[in-house]
Amino acid sequence: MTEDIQRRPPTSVDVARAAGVSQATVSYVLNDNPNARVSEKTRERVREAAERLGYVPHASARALRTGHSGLVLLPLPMARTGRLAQEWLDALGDALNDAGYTLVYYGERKLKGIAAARDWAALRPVSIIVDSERLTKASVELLKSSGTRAVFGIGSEPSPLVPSMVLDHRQVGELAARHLVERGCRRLGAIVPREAGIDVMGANRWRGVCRVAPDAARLDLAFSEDEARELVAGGDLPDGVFAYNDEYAMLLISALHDAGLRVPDDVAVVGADDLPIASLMRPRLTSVHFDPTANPVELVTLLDEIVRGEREAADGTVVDLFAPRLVVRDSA
Amino acid sequence: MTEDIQRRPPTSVDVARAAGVSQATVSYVLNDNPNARVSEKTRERVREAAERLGYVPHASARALRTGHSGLVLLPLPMARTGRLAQEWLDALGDALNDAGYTLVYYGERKLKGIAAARDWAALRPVSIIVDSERLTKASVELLKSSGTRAVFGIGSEPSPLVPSMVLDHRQVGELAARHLVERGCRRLGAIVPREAGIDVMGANRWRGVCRVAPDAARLDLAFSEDEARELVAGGDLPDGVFAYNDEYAMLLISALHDAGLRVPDDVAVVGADDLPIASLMRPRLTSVHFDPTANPVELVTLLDEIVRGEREAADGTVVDLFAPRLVVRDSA
DNA sequence: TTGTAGGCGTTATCAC
DNA sequence: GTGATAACGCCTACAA
Repeated sequence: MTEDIQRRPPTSVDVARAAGVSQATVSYVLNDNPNARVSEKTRERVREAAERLGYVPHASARALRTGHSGLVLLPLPMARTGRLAQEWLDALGDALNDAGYTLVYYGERKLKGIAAARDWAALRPVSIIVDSERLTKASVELLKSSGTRAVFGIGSEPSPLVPSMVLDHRQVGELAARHLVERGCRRLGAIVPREAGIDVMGANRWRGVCRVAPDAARLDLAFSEDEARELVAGGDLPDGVFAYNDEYAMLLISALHDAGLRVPDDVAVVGADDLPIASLMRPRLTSVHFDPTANPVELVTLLDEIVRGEREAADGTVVDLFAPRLVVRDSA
Repeated sequence: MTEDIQRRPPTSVDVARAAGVSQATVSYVLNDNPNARVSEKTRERVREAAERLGYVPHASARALRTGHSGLVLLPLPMARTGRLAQEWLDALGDALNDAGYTLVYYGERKLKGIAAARDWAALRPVSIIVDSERLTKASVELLKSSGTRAVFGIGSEPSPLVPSMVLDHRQVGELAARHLVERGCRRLGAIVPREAGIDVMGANRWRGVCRVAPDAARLDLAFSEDEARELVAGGDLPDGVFAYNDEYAMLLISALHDAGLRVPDDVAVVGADDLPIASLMRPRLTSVHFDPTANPVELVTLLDEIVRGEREAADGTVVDLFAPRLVVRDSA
């Protein structure tokens, strides 16, 4: 009869019963609440019972009661982020962990606009880091009014709505261009990929090149060997090309080789992103590199201060993710 | 005095007050509960009030009340998963969404063993998909007893503890080897990377090669040009090499070129993973390719059945993620 | 057709 | 030192 074993997860009440104490005492002990004085003997009994029953506190119940979940939501599809970005996100997760938060990567892709914001807000995250483009005035308002303390945008442009983490791709182009100029190039060009999704970054990197060489050629290119061949065959190439990233750099170099041109003697090429694979090119590929490990702490501090209300982040606040960590890895 | 505006997120009670109905009615309307007949006029009033107040239901409260969160937890660090795996995970997330679940990528990396399991269990996920190696008997028990209905392992070996999704890397090696044999190679070899983390996969791919060519050479190699050069200089290379993946394939081909050997005439090379970049190699790289888009539905169905209790998944159940979707993309 | 009330698992404020 | 008890926001019989 009473053989009907407990199939539902054990609760703190179960632990209390098993330890012969009240449920409040269980909470005190397990949370090391300093306000309550509990004898060491009782503590031991409670801990033992919890262990034995396999008790795990219910995060939802706790969030409901305390009013905060410690969740930092990151609604990005996984595949869209490159390798360096992922390493950076992992580092961010660790840093947030250390500060008592939990980074949760929420990959939903279907919902748009305000519906997406509702979906995120349902989780009552304490903070959210999201593509600046997915944020509207209405969705930010919804998030804030539903308890999200720190809404961050992330993207290549600062958001007018919220503080944002900016990957200013012009800096990448600028650095590459300066390198090419130092190497003696006279006419610069930059490849701008035609692929949707990265075309904007490409245009920004090109603009960065223009800051150094105002008359730099804009070389629009799809990731195809045919187009690359055409580009090269068209002649009149600059003698220094920033190829957007390492993959396009290899595409271009490959087409240059096929056309009998020499790299870097005829055309110098600089890539970006520093794929491990890039070190295999002959001649070696020069690449703009981003060190992903160092930044998160700074961002976590900012986030933490905003969440605690110690700081009222102005909407225009910008955390530059690139500036401190961009270097050219030379082929030399 | 009453100017003190509501700073806490609006609740369904607030909506009820604003709409002049009871809180139950709000719940009925917003959830389209068919058991309750509510007049269209009331529905409209409720919806309008919810909209106006920016009401968003509280996921934790709902989970607490209903007893399930619909969360499927995926505790993997982002950077460890390759591009194809990510696309697959995104597709999985979409498929789960369609089935009413929510895939949540939970990147914590510090906790080990049972402590990690406690961390996961606190979220009361309905299912969890996790590296088979991170699961112990105790942690599986803890998860199950805390309400996780479907615990899945994922890895290159089936887990004895739980149903698992297996990426049987021997199949990759086997396919590559068969291709090399068909191309006329007589002596086969397989590169096994020395890097921790992928060495196991490498060994499995090599074993797959051995299933086709029992005397296949095992070529241990770190990802460095020096080692690759040594390997080639050592001579006595097989005339068909499965290079583990495309990056190693490029490393090897590069070293072969430097040594004056011809690919594929002297040594045929097959890579794997089909990086977009691999299509740029001269000569083109042959690669074992995995189509990531097709599998999730099947897995979601299985998960759903287990969750609903319609199916009692035996611990040994294995979902082979590779078999149906592995092809050789030829250089021809 | 709508409202009342109880409880999900916690934490925190009180009495004892 | 410890134990009742009242919320937190939501869902859902059941009552009106």
